Amino acid sequence: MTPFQEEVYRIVSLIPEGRIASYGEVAIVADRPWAARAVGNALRHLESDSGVPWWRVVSGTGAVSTSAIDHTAQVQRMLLEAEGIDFDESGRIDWERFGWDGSGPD
DNA sequence: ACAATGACATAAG
DNA sequence: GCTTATGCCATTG
Repeated sequence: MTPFQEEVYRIVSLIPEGRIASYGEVAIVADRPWAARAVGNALRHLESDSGVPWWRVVSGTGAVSTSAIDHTAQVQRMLLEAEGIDFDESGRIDWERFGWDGSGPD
């Protein structure tokens, strides 16, 4: 397990329910403003039972990209809808409504 | 250490 | 608004 993964897991784990954060946001909080790809790479190693709400992490456009093996974008969308996230006709999320402030769960 | 890859982001057409 | 091209970071061979 790499330190960066632990960092990403920690940040993603503190995303409140019913909210979403972009890879860029997570990267910024991880002290790597332009490491969005690295963030996704870290999450790529994640598993379904990793205890990390990876599904609350989406692209900057609000569209999911998940290409993992154990789960797909379809599953992620289902999970987000279960959290209360609403998708538009374009299959994207209202960043202004569900966008994570970067603050804690509370 | 170098080259290639990957759940991205931003700029240009 | 969508597609193509370039840049960035971390991990792996």
